[in-house]
Amino acid sequence: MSAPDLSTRTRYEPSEVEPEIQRRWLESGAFEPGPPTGDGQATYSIAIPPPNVTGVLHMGHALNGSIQDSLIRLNRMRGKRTKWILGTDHAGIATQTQVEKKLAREGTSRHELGREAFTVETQAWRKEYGGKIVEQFKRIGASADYSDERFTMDDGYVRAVQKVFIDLYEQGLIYRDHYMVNWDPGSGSAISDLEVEEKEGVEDTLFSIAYPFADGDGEIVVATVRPETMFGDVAVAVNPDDERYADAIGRKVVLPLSGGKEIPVIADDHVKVDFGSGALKITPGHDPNDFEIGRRHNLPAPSAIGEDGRLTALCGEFAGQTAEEARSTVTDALRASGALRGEEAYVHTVPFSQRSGARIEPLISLQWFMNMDPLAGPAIDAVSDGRVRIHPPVQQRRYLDWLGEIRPWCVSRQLWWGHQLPVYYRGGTDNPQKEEAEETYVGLEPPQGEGWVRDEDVLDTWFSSALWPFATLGWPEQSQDLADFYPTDVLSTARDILFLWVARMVMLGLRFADDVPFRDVYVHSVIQAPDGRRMSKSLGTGIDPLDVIEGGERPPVFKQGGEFPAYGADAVRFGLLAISTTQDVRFSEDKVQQGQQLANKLFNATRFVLLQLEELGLTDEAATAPAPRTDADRWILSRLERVTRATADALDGFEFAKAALGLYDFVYGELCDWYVELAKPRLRGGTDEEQRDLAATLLYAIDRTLRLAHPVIPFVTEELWSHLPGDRGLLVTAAWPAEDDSAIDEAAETRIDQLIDAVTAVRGWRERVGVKPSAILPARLREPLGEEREASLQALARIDLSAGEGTPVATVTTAGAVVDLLPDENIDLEAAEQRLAARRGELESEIKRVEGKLSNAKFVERAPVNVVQVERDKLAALKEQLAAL
RNA sequence: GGGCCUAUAGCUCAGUUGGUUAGAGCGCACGCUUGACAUGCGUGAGGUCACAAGUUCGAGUCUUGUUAGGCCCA
Repeated sequence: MSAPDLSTRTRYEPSEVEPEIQRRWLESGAFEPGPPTGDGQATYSIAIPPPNVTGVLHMGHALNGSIQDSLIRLNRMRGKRTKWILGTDHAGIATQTQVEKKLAREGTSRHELGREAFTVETQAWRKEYGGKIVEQFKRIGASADYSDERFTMDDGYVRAVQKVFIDLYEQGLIYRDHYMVNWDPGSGSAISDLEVEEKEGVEDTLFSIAYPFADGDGEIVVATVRPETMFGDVAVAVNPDDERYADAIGRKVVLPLSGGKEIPVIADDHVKVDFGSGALKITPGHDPNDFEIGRRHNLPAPSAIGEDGRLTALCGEFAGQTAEEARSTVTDALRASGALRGEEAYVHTVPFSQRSGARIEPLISLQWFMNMDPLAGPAIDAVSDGRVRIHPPVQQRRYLDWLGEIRPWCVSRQLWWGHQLPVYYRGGTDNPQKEEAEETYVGLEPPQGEGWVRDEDVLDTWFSSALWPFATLGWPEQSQDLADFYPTDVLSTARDILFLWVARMVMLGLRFADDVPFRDVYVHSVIQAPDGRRMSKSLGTGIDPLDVIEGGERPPVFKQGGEFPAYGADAVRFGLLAISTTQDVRFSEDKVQQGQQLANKLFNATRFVLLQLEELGLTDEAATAPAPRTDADRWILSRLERVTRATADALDGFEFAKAALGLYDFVYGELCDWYVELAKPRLRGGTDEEQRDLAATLLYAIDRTLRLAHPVIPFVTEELWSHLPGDRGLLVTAAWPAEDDSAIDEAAETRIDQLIDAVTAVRGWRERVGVKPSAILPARLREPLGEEREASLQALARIDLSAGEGTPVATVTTAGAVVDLLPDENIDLEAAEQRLAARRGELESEIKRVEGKLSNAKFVERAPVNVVQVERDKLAALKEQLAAL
């Protein structure tokens, strides 16, 4: 066992501890829900957003893993039967692209291998690399159920996907149609609207082309950035209010280079009068807007460019050229014929594929679609009536807005890696993939009879992901897991997949699993690079969480170079949760460092308490029950009770930064700076019994603090827990403290707060007046504070209250105490006098301000009584303090 | 083009329904071999809460406008 010896070590080294702790957790089975206890034990479940099987852990995963794990650990400690469903997504395009790259390096291609061999190759690739991200989740301490890992192409999962497809087809919600799709030439597949990214500021050339009237009288000039699509033109459109073209409407123009093809001039509101010449060529086969206009005017939608990216037979001599080649050959030909009237630089917005990065080619294509309208209503209701709560509220509005204007979803993809459609065709065409067949069969098993051909396409990966919360639990079987863990409690995810994934899970969960897939959706922040840019490998702004945990090289986005210290998983978890507040947050190494320091602080505080126990001979059987004897004891117990509630409330309310920073503030600002310091003098004096009781209370405070901090920083707390006396088992399955109203002691809180104020004020005075820190100053209290607080004040403010007589040289006043400092050689009288004058000034100006407020008749008249009373009390206190000086 | 978000200390950010002298971490300054911890301790400096107008007894907080930055949708 590599556990560090607490008596000699003074620093906490996460790298020495974390792997061993991880091993203990996994061996203990603590992450597994175990069988049902049958006594009505509550359950708690989260389905992880399945990471891409080709992926490696990035900051978003690390943040989301930390968020989910803190919730899972809290609820496990609450005694719930807890399951964090873990697994990966087959990631159709991404995985296929990776494997194709590998094949290309080997000098072959998927087409050379054929579909079957390619699938075998991809499965092998997945086996080799697919487990990586799961191991990385273990490294950050994610307490998921690793014994029951899922994959979106497991046998059972495939059945679930096919059943949903077939049922939706039979219900008429899934259908095949010719429609304009976003063709991604990079992946050779259609993609959905949501996978398209509009890029602003793309530089193109705007060409002006003259289309002569068929009757030979004049011409119309149209502007286009895509002259190569002109063979697919079916009309020229002008705005009906545009007087310049009033005469042209209804006439015909001749399409240049087309051998005299004539097309009509039509009027449509969509055309902008002030864009270009005000006349627009209409190409329904290659532009979404033109497609809509074409539909309105019952125009055909011929394809000038095919799915192979080359010009079709429609284009005469240009047929067979790629779109890019054709752009220059066509413009050359237009120039030669005199039809080209102008070229100008043009900056506009252009769609690109998020998958391959290629420029989208809008094409008319025969694809499978899902009609979302009947599914959207129930999904809107579920959120509107609160069955699903989306946090923060702004994300709820985005969800509702999007569902309110939903469009059909193109679900077929021209890939080989994924869920192949359970669709079969027969008759009527040689190429059922591209043309309607006579017969279509949709079903789990291939149809009987000869001549059936299966559709080659696969489903959009998000189609299978939408079933994640119930397909992972065994659906369509009515499994025990499904009964126990569906609906899941929380879904935590990034906002960019709110539509892509969350909305679709709600729709399909309601339709197929008879309930919402989760009660709460938490949409976490996006982590940006420290300079505010997005984290991206290509920009050099990406930060690998494992580098921060284990001490890798700092990427160039950090001003400071060199390597990260090995901060450890706890520090990274803390740092990520601590910044997880507003919408976009910058990665902060400072906050990670704060987490590291918190771990070290806990290590040393525990070490201190254990060393005290050892000195007192309480190593084997120290009481875990607290034995409060003093206000300080009752104060820390009261504070622990409040912090316990605050931490649980913050985590339950998805306020992770509040939870993390609240723990830090408590451990530093209360437990260590004050309680331990107040305890020290008592450990050196007092009776054996008093010392034992104090040690028990200290131990209790540590015990409880470790429990509270465990969901956020599990490794260091588990490690320290193992050093506490007695047989406590693992902290991961220890109980979260039950609420105890009797621990709240407001009187003790007030008395200790006053003591802290007095100590701080005396220290401040000493520093300002330049008294040596080591000097113990003679002093006197105007009013006694009681034995306990007087002893503490003497020790922590380094004063001696027994010194007796003399005229004070200075007075330190706070709300709860007035301390007269007596003459001493260590006090510089002049400095003391200056400080006194400065303090008088401060009090006087504050009194003036409050008096001004109170002399305002309207304030006294209209403000609530209690607010006025607060001001009056304040004024009285200030006057008292001034008088004491 | 439509919608949303953000602007608070040198930096990164908190600041619940309007009500103490606007906070924290880091950084900075000064000091401390304090019997757990220098990954520590103590003390301090530092803010016209982007700008302008308005509502109110009272505005960082509410309203409107302006400026700057960002995001989403078309």
